[in-house]
Amino acid sequence: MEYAYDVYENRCPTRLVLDRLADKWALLILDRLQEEPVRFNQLKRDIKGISQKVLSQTLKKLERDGLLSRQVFATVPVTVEYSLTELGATLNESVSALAHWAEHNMDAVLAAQTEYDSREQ
Amino acid sequence: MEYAYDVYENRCPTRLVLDRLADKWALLILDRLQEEPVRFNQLKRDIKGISQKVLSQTLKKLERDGLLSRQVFATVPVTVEYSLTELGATLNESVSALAHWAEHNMDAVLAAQTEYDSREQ
DNA sequence: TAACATGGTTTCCTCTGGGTAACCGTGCCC
DNA sequence: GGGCACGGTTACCCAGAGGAAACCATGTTA
Repeated sequence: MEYAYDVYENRCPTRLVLDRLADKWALLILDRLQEEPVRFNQLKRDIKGISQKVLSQTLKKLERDGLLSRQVFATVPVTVEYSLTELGATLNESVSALAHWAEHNMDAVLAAQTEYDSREQ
Repeated sequence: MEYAYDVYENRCPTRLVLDRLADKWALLILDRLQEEPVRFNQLKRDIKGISQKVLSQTLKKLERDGLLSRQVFATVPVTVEYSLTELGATLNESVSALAHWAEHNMDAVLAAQTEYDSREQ
């Protein structure tokens, strides 16, 4: 089957989507939401090192792209829950694999780096 | 099984690897190399819009991490071929899925964006 | 002799991504 | 009244990513 879009093309709109997905913070957010809906400050605590501003921006963009949804509960203080949409869930396996690949292969990567650095001092 | 690394931790070395992988150009390069080894200028032609500098930098980093290897042939002019290592090939499925996801779901994304923008003018 | 191809490196410059930190509104408790 | 928690937004500022373009060596062809 042929698609109308080609991510290898410079001005293809899929490039914009790839740019959004190919982002450390976006991947970690999508990965974290796989298990369950998570609130803003919980995400901020779990994804260590992300700033409030970037978390907020990234969530907004992912929501706009239809990958996750935002639900507000009228508690006090207000509760906001983020969860994957069906569309977002189609990325689950790939996101997990990519996000956690380094955890499983860190030693091989470190060995490769050491070898590379020793080759060309 | 427990791993020594946790990508959710701020200073975990896996964060550096994730940062390398979570990059539009790196994903497109890794995707393109799945079929066959490819030469520098061929990559530059295929991945439309990438600059020579960024292609060169990204290839070097991916080689250093052990994801791809660089082979020089003493032709005239010199031929340089890039190919996936075994380590790099372990990412094949996830890289393809992520890189081409937008091609299969672009219409849903566009619809979500339109709906989002109409909600909060 | 000049142009072309490969596979880069280097310089320059711009622009924006992202960090820090302050601020906001609401409503609870003390 | 003051402080806190939640879920943000906004202003400010700076480093660094990345584009453009020039330069490099080699050797072949025209």
